[in-house]
Amino acid sequence: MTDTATAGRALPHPAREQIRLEFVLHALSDPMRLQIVRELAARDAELTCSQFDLPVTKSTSTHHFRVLRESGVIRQVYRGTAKMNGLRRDDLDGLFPGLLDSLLAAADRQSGPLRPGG
Amino acid sequence: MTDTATAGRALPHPAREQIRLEFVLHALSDPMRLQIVRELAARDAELTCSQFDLPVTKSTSTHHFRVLRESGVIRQVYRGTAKMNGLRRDDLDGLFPGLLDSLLAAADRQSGPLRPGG
DNA sequence: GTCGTAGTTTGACATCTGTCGTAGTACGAG
DNA sequence: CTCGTACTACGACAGATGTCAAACTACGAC
Repeated sequence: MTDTATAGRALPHPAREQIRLEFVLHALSDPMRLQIVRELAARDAELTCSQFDLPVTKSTSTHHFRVLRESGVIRQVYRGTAKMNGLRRDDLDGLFPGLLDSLLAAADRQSGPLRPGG
Repeated sequence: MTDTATAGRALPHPAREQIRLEFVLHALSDPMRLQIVRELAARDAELTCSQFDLPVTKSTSTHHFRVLRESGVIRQVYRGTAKMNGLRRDDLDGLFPGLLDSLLAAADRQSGPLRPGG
């Protein structure tokens, strides 16, 4: 019975000014994490962890989502029993204009656009 | 006495089509390597390994230059006793339009532009 | 041939990373 | 309160990574 009524448990995120380019690049250099980010960008919505079907166990997923959050690429918020994941597009675009878009375009060129069906 | 008269020893490079986004991002996610690439881009010229003054030993430098070459970010050619390093700008721009520029701009924002003196 | 300069290779080492399995915590429904 | 769902935490482990030191190779100058 805390006062975290709206947010549930809180998760540590770097502030916009704390986001480091190297960490972002490192986060995005893993195929699993790049795929997560691509889906998030393609759907342009907050998704729960379980809406991604990654070929790894749940604990590994948790690990990857944490790396993305701690590097400042995604924002995670608890909503009930689910955990919503959203791309920090405003922060990334503000810090590194054009970077995210060319990154996503590069990934599309390399691996083909994401299936539209989701 | 080989027929490698013009090139000296040959070094393996990935062809343009073999360059993988993930490897490029991984290569650029190390501060030492990002600095190398930034200098190469700022000078817009081929530089020998020893023209960079990195705070690591020669063997570590060799390692970083190799990672950059094998990921397709730089091209290395022997010239006499020196080894010239050049950014593969054409290949990167062809594969991932805009990516290199936003990456370099992002690095400039984060760490300040490179000293013009070189 | 001898020397010096430039860069490589090898081996070692501590740390980091991606992965798993199992056990655990938090919340909503009943 | 009990149960199921969603995600976390911990411990383990193999493999990658960044670093160094020491010995080595390649080339140009003399």
